[in-house]
Amino acid sequence: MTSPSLWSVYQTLYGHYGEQHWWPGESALEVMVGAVLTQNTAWPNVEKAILAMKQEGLMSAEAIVSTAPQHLAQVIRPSGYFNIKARRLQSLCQWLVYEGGIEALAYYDDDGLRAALLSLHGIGPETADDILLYACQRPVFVIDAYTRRLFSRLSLFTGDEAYDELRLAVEADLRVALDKPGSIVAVYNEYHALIVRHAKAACYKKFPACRVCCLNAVCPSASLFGPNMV
DNA sequence: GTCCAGGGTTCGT
DNA sequence: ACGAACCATGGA
Repeated sequence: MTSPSLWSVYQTLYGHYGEQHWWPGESALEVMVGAVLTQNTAWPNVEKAILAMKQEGLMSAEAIVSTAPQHLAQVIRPSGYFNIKARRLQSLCQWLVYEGGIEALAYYDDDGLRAALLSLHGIGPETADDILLYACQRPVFVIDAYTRRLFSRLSLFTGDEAYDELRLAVEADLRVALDKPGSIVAVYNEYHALIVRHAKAACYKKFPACRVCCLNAVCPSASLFGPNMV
């Protein structure tokens, strides 16, 4: 069985699901806040917390830093893990204020900004890359459990590569397929969103053996990646 | 009632 | 370097 290319997988997903319009949010700060709040949390719960923050006047770095941790924790309660996430939000916002606001992040190059984000409390690789790609429009491919599962099922990777090893390999592969530099961020944006979208559509809950790419013939998206995948 | 979601940190081995 | 416990809500 031959594996599809990363680019053809993207085209298949895009053709099937269309534009995903990620990341929902009215501002770069809201995207960053959402990236922290969505850690191991269903998105609808995050939306409730974000709405509550707006209603409490807490959707600015200065306000988030200034408010009492206990208050912030109560406001973001629906997103779960509210105590640790309150601390993570304040850590992130304290850094943003120190840097001189989100606009000042433009002075970092991609690797420098990534390193800075990773040094913050509660910002790991996935959260950092969500912020880099969706809040800062940096060309970084987001790797998550769905991505590993899908690429592993398609025999593109083993799935147990180290985070950066997999990310850099994916980026290098797509760089060849994408001749127009300006489209890289747009494709990375759409690709990750499509993988999450596909994971929701997949029947892996109903059929445990069928995780993301649906090898089970009963799965509605069984033939999405061609007859060889059924 | 059980499972898990758009993870990360810390503390064991 | 890798695994497990921990954090905690809401929807299926």
